[in-house]
Amino acid sequence: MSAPPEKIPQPTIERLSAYLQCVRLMRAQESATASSSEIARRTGINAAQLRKDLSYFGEFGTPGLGYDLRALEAHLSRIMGLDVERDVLLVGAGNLGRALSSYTGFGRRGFRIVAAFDVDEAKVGTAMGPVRVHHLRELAAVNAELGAEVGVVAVPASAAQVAVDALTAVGVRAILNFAPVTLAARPEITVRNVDLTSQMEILSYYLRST
Amino acid sequence: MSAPPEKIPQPTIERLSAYLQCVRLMRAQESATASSSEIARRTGINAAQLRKDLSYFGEFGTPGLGYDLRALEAHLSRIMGLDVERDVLLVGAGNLGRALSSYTGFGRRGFRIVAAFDVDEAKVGTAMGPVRVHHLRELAAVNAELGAEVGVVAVPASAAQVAVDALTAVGVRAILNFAPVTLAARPEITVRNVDLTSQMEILSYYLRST
DNA sequence: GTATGTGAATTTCTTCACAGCA
DNA sequence: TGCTGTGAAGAAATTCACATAC
Repeated sequence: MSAPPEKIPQPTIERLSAYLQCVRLMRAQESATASSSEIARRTGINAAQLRKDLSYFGEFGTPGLGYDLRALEAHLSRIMGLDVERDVLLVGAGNLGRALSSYTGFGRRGFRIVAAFDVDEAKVGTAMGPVRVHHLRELAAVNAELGAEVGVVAVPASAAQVAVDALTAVGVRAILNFAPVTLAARPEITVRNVDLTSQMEILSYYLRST
Repeated sequence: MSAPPEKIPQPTIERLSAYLQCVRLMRAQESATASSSEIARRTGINAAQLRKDLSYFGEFGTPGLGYDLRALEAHLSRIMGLDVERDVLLVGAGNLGRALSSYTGFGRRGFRIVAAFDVDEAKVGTAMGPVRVHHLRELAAVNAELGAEVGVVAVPASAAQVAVDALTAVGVRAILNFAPVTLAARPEITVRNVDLTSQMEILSYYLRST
């Protein structure tokens, strides 16, 4: 019931997050219920796709009526593992790291940045959002206490692999990487890349021929 | 020769950027040549996939030898439209906007932030990275001069649709959106979403069952 | 021998279309 | 009637495997 019964397509997982966002918004707008086609319209995802995606995890709708948004939000949250608070280690105290540490969106979804690290002695000891910056060499000691399993890498490309190795060595199992490099990690580690340059290049492709 | 001859799978476009990144790195490490399997190893993408992706655009390799990295970089750059400098309009002068405006990665790939906008009067007139912050209502006037076609949206979710509408109204054709909402835009507008919360939620899914 | 480029096979994902339920 | 859940069909993407070229 908590582990998915069959194999879930990876694109499905990525869409679940979009559905959840939509459901939260509709709830905030005082809707109690919605059909798959209403959610489809708002997310830009096909209605049959939505129903199939949900069907991998259970039957959450009522034929003739649609989905109860409160229940659907709860189901999606549980499916995504968002019913647990997650502690997050942030590596990199540059501009991006600072922006991330004061980004309230994470906290609102149960991700709490509990410590920050950098190798630049000038940054060590300074405050960053709600946390203090440690030297990266203290990572093991700090996380021995915290036991965080999520890491964010916001360092230059040349330092990213070191950061990943350090994080995985202290038990981190999921990493959000902002550095523009392909990282090596053991297969049981989940790494997601948020590469701004790459995104811009993809936009550029679609502007071609002008 | 510049327009793709047949229909290119969207995943191919996204991978081209990864190949390009890898090629640049190998070139910086003094390699002159590489086989598809070497690039595959480094990017984590299957070698046959790489060859097929490239084959949509031409024949860039030499059987028995591999790819000349200098030539491959040039081809990939041209394919992605990176042989042209692109002016970028940034909407949102909060923490993230500030981090983006001082991010050097964009400039190095030919994306130049040429103006920034916000609706907060307290921010208007301040400096942000290399540019000054204008009020969003000046967008049309400013871009009449600049003619930028790329926009970055770094505003709260509630303001993002307004920002997108304003950008598209002044001729922007490609948008990088950091706000956690699904945006409506005409189909000829390319929108790419970089939703940090969503990325975290997806990581969370893979941490489930622990 | 080595490595490319590619048609064919395979796998994966999406969409259709409808039976069944409220 | 209206809408879900889903097997079947269809489309898309990936991988194989090999003829071809250096």
